[in-house]
Amino acid sequence: MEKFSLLPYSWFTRDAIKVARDLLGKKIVYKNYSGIIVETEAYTEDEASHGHKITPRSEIMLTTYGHIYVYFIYGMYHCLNITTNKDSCGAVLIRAVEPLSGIQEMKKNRHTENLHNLTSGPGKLCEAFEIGKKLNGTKVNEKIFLYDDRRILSENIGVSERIGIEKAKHLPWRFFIRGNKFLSR
DNA sequence: TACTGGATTCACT
DNA sequence: GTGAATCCAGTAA
Repeated sequence: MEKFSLLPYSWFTRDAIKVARDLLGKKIVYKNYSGIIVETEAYTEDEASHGHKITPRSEIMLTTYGHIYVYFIYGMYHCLNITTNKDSCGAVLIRAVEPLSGIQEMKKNRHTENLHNLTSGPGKLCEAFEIGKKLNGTKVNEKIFLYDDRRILSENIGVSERIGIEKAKHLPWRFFIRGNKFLSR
């Protein structure tokens, strides 16, 4: 029987692009909600990133790694990021997860019964998981937990060869699990 | 203090 | 495919 192990804090010292890719298939837990990460995006200090210009909001990208960075956007949605890069600026946006537990509660939060519409987008998963700005600045595995859960990866998603990589329109790198039904868009 | 636009989602055509 | 919803952070004055 394989054990669940938390991703150590030091796991996030690496570059955002590596962390974003490696986060695919990992398990995210908050309160009674959990899911498998199926889509991420890596931001560093390029033009498309908040890290391009360091401000009080984005400073966390430069000064920390392994911390939760939540910001509010378009007047209605939150986006969940995890800071990376020990000696530079970086963060990974969690864009979509496959729900594992707390699904009934997620349906209430999202006002839908459609399983595929619960967490298939950055704003959606924050609404489903009740993730808001109060989590901003907390450390990984303090309130939001990340597990290297190979058991679930093999049972629910498939082998790592199914991981797809795509260069987005602009600079950030997007990573997703090819063929997964819970991707955004 | 005022203005601008966004790492999105949803409804509608 | 297009546009509305909606508010906060960032910028300029």
